[in-house]
Amino acid sequence: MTIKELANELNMSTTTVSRVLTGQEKKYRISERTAQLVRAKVDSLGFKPNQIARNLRLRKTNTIGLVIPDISNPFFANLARTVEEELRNRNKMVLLCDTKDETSLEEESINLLLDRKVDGLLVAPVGEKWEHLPLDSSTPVVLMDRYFDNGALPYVTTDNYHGAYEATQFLIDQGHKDIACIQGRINTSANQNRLSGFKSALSENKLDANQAMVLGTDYSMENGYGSTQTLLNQAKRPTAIFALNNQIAIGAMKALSEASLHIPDDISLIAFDEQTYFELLLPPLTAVKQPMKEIGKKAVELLFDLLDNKEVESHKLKPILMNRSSVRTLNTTT
Amino acid sequence: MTIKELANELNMSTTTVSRVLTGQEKKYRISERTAQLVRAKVDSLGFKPNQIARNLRLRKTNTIGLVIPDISNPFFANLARTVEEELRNRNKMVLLCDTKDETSLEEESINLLLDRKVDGLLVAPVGEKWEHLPLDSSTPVVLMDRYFDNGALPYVTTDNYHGAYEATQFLIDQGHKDIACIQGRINTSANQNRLSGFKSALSENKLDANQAMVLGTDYSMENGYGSTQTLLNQAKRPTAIFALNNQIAIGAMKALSEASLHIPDDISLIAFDEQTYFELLLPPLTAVKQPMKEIGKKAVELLFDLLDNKEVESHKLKPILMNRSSVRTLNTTT
DNA sequence: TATTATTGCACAATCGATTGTGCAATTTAC
DNA sequence: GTAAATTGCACAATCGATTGTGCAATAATA
Repeated sequence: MTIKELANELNMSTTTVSRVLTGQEKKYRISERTAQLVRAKVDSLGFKPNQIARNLRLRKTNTIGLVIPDISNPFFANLARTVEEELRNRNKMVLLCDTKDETSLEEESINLLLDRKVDGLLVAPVGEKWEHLPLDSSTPVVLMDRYFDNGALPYVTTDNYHGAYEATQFLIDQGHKDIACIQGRINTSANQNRLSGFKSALSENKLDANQAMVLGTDYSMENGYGSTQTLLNQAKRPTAIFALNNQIAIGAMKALSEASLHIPDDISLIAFDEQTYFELLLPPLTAVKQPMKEIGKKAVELLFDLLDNKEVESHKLKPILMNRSSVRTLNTTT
Repeated sequence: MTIKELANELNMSTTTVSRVLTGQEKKYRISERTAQLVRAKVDSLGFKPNQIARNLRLRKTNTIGLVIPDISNPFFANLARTVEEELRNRNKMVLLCDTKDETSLEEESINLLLDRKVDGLLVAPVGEKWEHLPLDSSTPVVLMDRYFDNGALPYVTTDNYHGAYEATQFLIDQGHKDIACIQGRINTSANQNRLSGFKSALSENKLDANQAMVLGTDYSMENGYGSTQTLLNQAKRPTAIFALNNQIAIGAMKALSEASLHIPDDISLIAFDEQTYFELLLPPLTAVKQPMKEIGKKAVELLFDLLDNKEVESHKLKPILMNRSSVRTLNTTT
């Protein structure tokens, strides 16, 4: 059923039908009687205009591309959920791309989305390259979680520096001096900021940040697992481990558990990026909670501002340290 | 840049350009020299055909609608990941809809997706209604996780009956007789099948299935939490709880933990729908593991069979019981 | 050389909507 | 009663691709 067939049934022109359907009957002086006839027919026949045709004509798809490194990571799954909900409320749909944290897949995804003429992009980038992103504002982009320091693209992220700083300061306050850090993907803004928060806290407490044990390569459970094993094999074991995301933390726990080490008695653990079930772990895990919902909401808000040609500012949202039972207080008999 | 402009630059017709671009130069006898000229120009100008226009003309969008009750539930997040990957490999993109387990939102989502002329639908339905799904095979549909018994729509799901049966039998083998079951959304196939597996196992062991404690209303952590509290307030407490999904299990753990009850010493817990971190919980949780990847892969496979007008069969894939430490062996001094 | 077959490409319709403009018919003004 | 204003709607172009068909120019055949 097309608008043309509908118009034929009504003995009217497609113009008239279209104008009623798009609510422009007033503007184009369609009589109320005619409008009612159209609406009645539309209802009785259950007519729905072809969105593809509209998209072509209107040069607008009401579709937003959502690009995410790993939808199975609960942080991004929650982000996706908020974003989907916010966009739905604004009559947009979501084309989802999972990049597996691979720059090449991200590049491919962005290109596919642009070919499909999405109205805008919400990207949690891998973080290594930005040249493939539309910088000319032909298609608005808002970055989430990770960003680029070139100032070209607006972003919404957790204040990773302060989150990591606070977590580290907390460890130090509990008497820890030998703190290892298992990082995620190096060269991503989130990781760098967390790392630099970690190091700043050390330095400001007269601990040598350059000597600090930092290892790890990506945001995976495997990395947390392997890096922890490496740490345990070292001559001098740290008294605490700071895991820079939820999956690393889980991997670390697994390695510690397999080595029959108890948290926090034998070693303390603190995580960036908290999850609901953390409080149910053995032991309940102390973690830095990111404001996931707020990130999603704000990112959508910024994207719509861009679509309205407004100026936007990037945001770093404050995280909260959820203090539970995975950090031991050491006797500071120094 | 449109195909027309490109054709003008080349002093050719759009026809010729289009035929080269779609690889039909042989079929329509475009000379190799011309084809090369076109390809060179396409490369130098970075021309990309407008997908919307193609979609309209070809009556095909290369887009699949993915409808899911809750993307923040790791079960569905993993499913979504597999589906996205499989579809990407087949040159399809994913329009994602999260229905929050609400039939009305599901209905709305399906309609929106159909309006957008998706080539097919992969739906993990809420499970209460199916009238809003395209049953006439105008748009192929494959259901995941939950299904309808009307035989109209193919599905891929875990063999929920047997999974629940095995889990229950395991509890009984460990000496449990008073087993409570916290269910998810009533009237969904997954829930009903799990419940009936539970009851069958009871009956076949001469335990009264009708007397069995069954409570709960949806697949949420809150339900697990609340239902467990209800159970604990009863005169006769069960010796074991069977939680019918991962979130219910987590909620149950939380309630037990708050009541200072130890698993499995004070009460045993077993879950349907295992997650990676379950082995790290206090205690490591015994659970029925669903073959998530296989479900996603098979569902995509079936959808493509349908798109190729092939006959398809529904599948119930076997789950595995992951035996860990949350079930106590009781002294069966009967 | 005349005739037929093949090669190489372009015309114009089509997919299904939206919209600037034009033109009767009706109403209002004088 | 006539001119001007308003009302009500339709024509045809457009968005950017794809494709059945037709028609020269060239090559092959007799």
